[in-house]
Amino acid sequence: MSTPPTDGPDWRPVRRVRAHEEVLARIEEQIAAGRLKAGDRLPGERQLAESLGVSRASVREALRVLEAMGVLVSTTGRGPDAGAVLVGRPADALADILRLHVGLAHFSLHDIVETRRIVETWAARSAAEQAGPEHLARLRDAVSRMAGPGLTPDRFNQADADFHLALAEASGNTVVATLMHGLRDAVGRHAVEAVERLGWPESAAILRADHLRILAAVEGGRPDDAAAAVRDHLARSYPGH
Amino acid sequence: MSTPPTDGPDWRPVRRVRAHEEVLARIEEQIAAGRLKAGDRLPGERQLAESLGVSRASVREALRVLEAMGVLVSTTGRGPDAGAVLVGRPADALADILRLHVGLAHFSLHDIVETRRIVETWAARSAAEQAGPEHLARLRDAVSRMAGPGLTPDRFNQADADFHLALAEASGNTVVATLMHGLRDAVGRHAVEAVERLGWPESAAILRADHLRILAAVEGGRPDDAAAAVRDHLARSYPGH
DNA sequence: ACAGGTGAATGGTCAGACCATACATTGGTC
DNA sequence: GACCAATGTATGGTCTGACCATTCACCTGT
Repeated sequence: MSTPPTDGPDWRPVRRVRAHEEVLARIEEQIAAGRLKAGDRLPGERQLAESLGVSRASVREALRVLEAMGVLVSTTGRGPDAGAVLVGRPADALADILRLHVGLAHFSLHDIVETRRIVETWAARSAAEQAGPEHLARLRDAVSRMAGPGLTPDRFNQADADFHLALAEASGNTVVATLMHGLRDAVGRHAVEAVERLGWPESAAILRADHLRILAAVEGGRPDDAAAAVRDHLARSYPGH
Repeated sequence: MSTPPTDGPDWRPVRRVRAHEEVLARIEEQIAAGRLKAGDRLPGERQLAESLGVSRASVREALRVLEAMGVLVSTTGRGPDAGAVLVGRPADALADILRLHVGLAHFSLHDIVETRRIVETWAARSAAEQAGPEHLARLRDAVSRMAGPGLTPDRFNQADADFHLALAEASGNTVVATLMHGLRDAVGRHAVEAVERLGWPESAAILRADHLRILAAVEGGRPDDAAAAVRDHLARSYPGH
């Protein structure tokens, strides 16, 4: 942490630290030290500002950052549940980052889809090895909602999202599940395009068959088949990627 | 987008939209429409506030969020380069999210390491198939810096980070490279622990041999060997995970 | 042509006020 | 005593206006 010894003066430019960054650092300290955990409430904005010696505006900027990262949620009003409460909801934050950088052309759709293939084939493999009954039930439910009367492209897309999310969670790895969620959300609108490209409602039957194949492999405990089924499904959903 | 027809009144609770969220939405609109891209400057905070009909404080909260997501950087002063400029730097943002949620115990170290193994074995495989001369040079340079006089645990750790980042970038997938970067940063301090656990300076020789093996497989264009070498290396670096 | 001074535009910060929300408290009514 | 309405209060949400620090553009005098 200290400046290394040198021959002469070492005029490193003073790294300007803004007030809200200090606030962020203090809060992260508390989290890293275990003094703040999910479910805990932060002091009120006014009290926090006074305690840290900064203005309420600076505190609020820090809280907005934490909120954007899925670390806290703020609610108005009074009572034990009001105020800023720490949570663990990184999925939306991840999706936001991916989506924004796709928009800025820093991430290509190709790379997003490829990453999803890497992560999701592993998830399918892991799910086939260890999925529990409740995960299998969720997968079956999602597939069942991909057919029947009253099916619309929107409902189909929702069922598809639920299926892939359930598959990721069945892998038993929270980080993988969160990444999967974010990766799919970031290209969410393209999933609708895939359905339209294949034609409605024929596409529903085709894609549902894909999901049935994945489900069967997971239920049967066949990791290689599950991985292959996911790979084929993604290739069909995003041709050219 | 419109409310679906129902039998009676559908009193959906009004989703309160805060001012800074509106600002975020407007800016993302411009990005998604291609009217804003990396390198472009945003209007000044005061002008933006007036244009959108909100206060400067609300604009600033939105800008802090975008900054936390690696989408823009703000600089003071005057001139063409001053103000808020759009960039594409998602790596730090990703690392921040992962680190914070590890601290909140929502992500386990085990899952982080496992995810890194999934992504990095793929990266090694891909790098072995298509790494260019400049990527190979970076890998060789990083390995060379893992030996020699004046080597400290800190310098070794830096060379290790450079090696893994170069490997990820050699895979040709920007999303994978960014994820790798974030995953490694999130568990950065644990990398130092690994070196200390194995004992210094013996650990440097052991881990350098791992990197040499990865490098040789990549240079030789042997994807399976490269993947296996990475898997073994991570198993040695994070035993028990 | 050059050097220096000055102004202006930018973000960074703060103080104070007011509003909206939702619970806590109080007091009255049955 | 139990219930319910009115009031109080702590919370976040927003705005206004001011001032500072930094950096460059411009002007001015040599």
